[in-house]
Amino acid sequence: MSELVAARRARLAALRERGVDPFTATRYDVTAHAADLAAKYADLGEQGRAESETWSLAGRIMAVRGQGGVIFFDLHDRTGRFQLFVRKNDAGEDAFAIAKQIERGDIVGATGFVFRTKAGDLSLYVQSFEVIGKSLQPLPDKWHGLQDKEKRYRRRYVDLTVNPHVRDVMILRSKIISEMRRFIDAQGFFEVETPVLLSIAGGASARPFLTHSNALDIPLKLRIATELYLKRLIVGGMERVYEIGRTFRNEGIDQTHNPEFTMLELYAAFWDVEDMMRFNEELMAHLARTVHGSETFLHGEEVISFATPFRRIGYLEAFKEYGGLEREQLLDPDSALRLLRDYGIPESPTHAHALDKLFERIVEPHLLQPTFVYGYPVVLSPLAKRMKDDPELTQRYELFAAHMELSNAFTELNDPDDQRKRFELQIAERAAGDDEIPPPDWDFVTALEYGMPPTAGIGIGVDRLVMMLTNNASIRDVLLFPLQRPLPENARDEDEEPAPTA
RNA sequence: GCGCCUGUAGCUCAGUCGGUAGAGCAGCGGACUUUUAAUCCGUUGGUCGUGGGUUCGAGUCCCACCGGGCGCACCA
Repeated sequence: MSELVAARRARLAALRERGVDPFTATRYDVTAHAADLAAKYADLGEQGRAESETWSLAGRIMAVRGQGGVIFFDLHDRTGRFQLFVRKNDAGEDAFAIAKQIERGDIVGATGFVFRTKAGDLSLYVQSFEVIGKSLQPLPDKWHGLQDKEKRYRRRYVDLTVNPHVRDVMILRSKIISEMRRFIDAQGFFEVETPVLLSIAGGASARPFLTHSNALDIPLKLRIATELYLKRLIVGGMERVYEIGRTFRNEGIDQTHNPEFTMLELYAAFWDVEDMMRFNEELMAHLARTVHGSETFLHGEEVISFATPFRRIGYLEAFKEYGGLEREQLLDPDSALRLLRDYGIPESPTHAHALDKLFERIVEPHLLQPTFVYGYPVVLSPLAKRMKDDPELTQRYELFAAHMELSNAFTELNDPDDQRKRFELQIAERAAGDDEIPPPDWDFVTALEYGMPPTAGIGIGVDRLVMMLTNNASIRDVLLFPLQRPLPENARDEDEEPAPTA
């Protein structure tokens, strides 16, 4: 045990000797928070004392400044910081001796009245206090906080304690998601939950995580999208459904990818992709206003404007504008594969893959302000309805901003025969080496055979949207617990080595 | 998976040419009855990520491995 932990345990023992056990405390009757008191007494005059009203605060002690017969504490609660003032002459010998044992990190509840100190700081003149939790681990530096990224992610509880900015981002995330729900619910959507454990993980192209059911003795996969199940609900007549849920893709980890991430998928019967565009831009503008009070905000060095309407550009038109490429060069598979060589991009196993790579290289760098790119080729869009006047393209768009894909939406394919054909085409692509393409979900085709109304659907990467709105460059900084490789002492699989029981 | 960077006290960081490990904060002891990065005096604390190698001698040089970050590849 480290010396610092030993010192803290000694303080715990000292408290217990004085009849105070921080770990037996259960509840504390909190009547005020730091920010509330700061606002309420903002006008309190120089050295003023509001003795007629008493308040109870609780939180973690983040700084201790002892000065002989008085002690100042910085108490942090979820709203911010408030200073506590304890004076020996008022508290009495016994209570003051207990107060002297309180150290940085301890959890304290305090009751008293608000006054302004000589230095002008609002403080709580403590009339009584309780030590209701004890920190046995030393906290990081009070000035520099915790900088080490690895420790910040592995011990997020410490990061949250000492780096207030992290908590602010996570609170904003929470706010963004609840606003999202409010906005959607107001339009009559039902929030639903579809399975995470599946035999066929479809609805997107990605390698799934594999697991196993003991009860059924079958292999299972974690979902890579919620799409096919939400559309089954549209078939079932629910008309407007959405799910905000965790999705799992067994692929690379980098600044915009975590193996588990949160996606909003939403489906509306009787809408088409145009309706969805309007819904999408209104939602984005609403969230920007909620977070920033404005539709314009800073992302990195760039000013982004979520003011509606967003720019719209055709998929083929974008290639023409930014790369001078013609329709035939892209839609002909052999020609698209040749283009890869022209741009020095590694070979692709499929036409679809090649188009994605080309788009990423030629068009994406130009998409700073929010832009709907619509009319994706059907080879890229196995679940989208074709355009009426141009069956090689689909009624599908993706929304980009700050060079990131923020959403993907289309008028849903509801022709079961066409869907079957596209699945069959995917079988061929899978065989050709694109192992991210899932095997077909034939029951989904059966569902379409029962009849699905014309429907539009959308998927929004919630983490990326939060990154955008909170000006974070890394997905890890908007996730509370981003995936980290376990440390060696935790890496052992419990199933392999059952711990001996006493 | 590949490349670059990185790992030194609880935290934030120094550590020169290879010569036997340092600061600030935290901690500990003391002073101080309005401080707020409190101050002042004194002081403890280190398998230098792990394992090898080179060397009279390695935090420092070399190799391998383990974390982490960034870039590339893959993907949303």
